[in-house]
Amino acid sequence: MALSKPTFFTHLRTLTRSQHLLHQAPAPPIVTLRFLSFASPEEAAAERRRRKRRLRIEPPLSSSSAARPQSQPSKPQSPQNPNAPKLPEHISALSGNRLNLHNRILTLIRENDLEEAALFTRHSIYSNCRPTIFTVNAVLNALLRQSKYSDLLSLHRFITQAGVAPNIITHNLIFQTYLDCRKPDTAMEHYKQLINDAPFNPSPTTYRILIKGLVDNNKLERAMELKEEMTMKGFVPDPLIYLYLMVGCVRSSDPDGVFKLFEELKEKLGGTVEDGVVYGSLMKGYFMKEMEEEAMRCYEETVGVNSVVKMSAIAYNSVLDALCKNGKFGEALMLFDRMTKEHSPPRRLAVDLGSFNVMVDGYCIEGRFKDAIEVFEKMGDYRCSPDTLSFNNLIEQLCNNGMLADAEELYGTMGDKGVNPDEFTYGLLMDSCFKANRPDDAAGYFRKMVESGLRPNIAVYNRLVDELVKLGKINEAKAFFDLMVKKLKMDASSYQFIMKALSESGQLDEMLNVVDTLLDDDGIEFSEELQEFVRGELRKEDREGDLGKLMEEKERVKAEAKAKEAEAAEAQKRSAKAAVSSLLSSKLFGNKEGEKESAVNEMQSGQEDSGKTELAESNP
DNA sequence: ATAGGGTTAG
Repeated sequence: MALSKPTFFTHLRTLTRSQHLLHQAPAPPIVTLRFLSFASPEEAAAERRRRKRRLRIEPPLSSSSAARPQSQPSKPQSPQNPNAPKLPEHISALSGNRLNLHNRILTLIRENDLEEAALFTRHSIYSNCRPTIFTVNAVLNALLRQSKYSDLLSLHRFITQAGVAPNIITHNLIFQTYLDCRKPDTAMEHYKQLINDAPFNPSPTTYRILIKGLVDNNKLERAMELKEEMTMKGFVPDPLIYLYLMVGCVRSSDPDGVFKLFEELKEKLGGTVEDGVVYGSLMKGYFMKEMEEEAMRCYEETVGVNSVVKMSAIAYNSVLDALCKNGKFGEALMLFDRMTKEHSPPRRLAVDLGSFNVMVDGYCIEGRFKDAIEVFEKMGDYRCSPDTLSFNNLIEQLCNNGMLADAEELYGTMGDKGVNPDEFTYGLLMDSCFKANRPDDAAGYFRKMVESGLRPNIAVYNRLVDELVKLGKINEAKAFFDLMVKKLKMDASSYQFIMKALSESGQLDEMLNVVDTLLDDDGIEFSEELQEFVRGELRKEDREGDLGKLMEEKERVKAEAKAKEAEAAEAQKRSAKAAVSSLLSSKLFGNKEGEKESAVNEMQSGQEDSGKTELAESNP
């Protein structure tokens, strides 16, 4: 195994941990031999005979169905089309070596070494132990959970090219990915393909993912259509589907839509909706229509003594939110109290992180910020712990209400609680410090953000530099420009802003220094407009010609570098050629040509490997 | 031993 396809391995990495694991896998010697030149011509011939025999025992689909009488149209396979999508493997394929592989990859995922898990999966495609679609799905899912979208799509492309047939779970993961990336149209194109081409049906989860994703991407109309479509296909939309759509209606201020959906759900369920998740949205619908009495009656029916409605923490939270946001804070407090009393983990979970977030907001709406902090700190008593978002939420409230000191104190406790501040946290504190006339602390928060490996967006950077320049701190602004110019995609206006500041403080040489950086930046074009601006600034000191000089010089340096590069490439080619010719004798470490040769041999003796060569070359 | 169950803050 370790010796197979060495040229491919060099594309990857040198020995990795998974390869090490691979060595422990019992590998039948025959398969190992397949990838090597055979020890003797006899052995090679024997292997060819074995393959032919296998083909005879398991004739390809086309010949077997052609031999069968035509009176069996019930067979859904369409062997006449070689491009017809393959059926995914059955779960029974997950056995023996392939199950071992599966478990090893699951272990890597559990250890959170996703890079290794993905690499191992790709790697195995070329081994004697192909990963099953179940293993691939596990890796795709792990990548999705960590928002590693490009890695996910790249692995998916890879297994598709390698001919690993996807199953419905694979498709669902891809839908989820595109929807999470705010690409609902791409997701829907994939859905269309699934409906048209796949040899299996969507699952109820397919519709949950698509409808939720469409709603979250502001495509409520399309989501509604999909609900109808799933009904036509015989799927039963459940409370979850209706919840997603009702939330969508609330967001787009469509109370009538909420009512209509609720009635429809009620009818489908025979008159009562026992699942509590939908009631918060229903109440919000009433509040939106100024039907306060109706809203509160609904509230009573949901949580009153005679209620048959089952409330989870999340269902409660949505009701709690409806109360807080609509002037019913007293009721909210009572409900929250009841929730905490009902809470007895692990048996009954009536509050969670979200309950506290909602209450924090509720107190803040009432202007009771100290109480907001207090309830936030109570979380621990109920085995809940705040995350970055809930910290940010409270920090934002405090910052916006003149309580910067409390916000900073709260920020200070994040570390102890093992919660990491993110870009939003630092941006908030930076802005608030500027507002409080503490520019140095503001700049300090920005710097801290960059130092902790976070990537501020250009807007935060612009606010920082803007404030610093306003305060006459041009040099500091320039220092941040230098710090960020390589890390951010600076746009023309950000360049122009710092140039203008430098020029206006009489630092034309520093300005030209920025122009120099701009000329090296491939991400931006030095537009005619921008050039005219620079010339204008230079003209103030009769240095208009300096720009031309700088640009000419740049051209010259670039041309020189290009020539050098070409020379280096030529030299590398020569040395590569030399290396290749010295290796040609050894088939073991064949060059590209060598690899192609052996791949061609393989394809002549068996069909199952087709597509491999293309893959090996087109992948990193 | 493959997805998936919901709410609320940017």
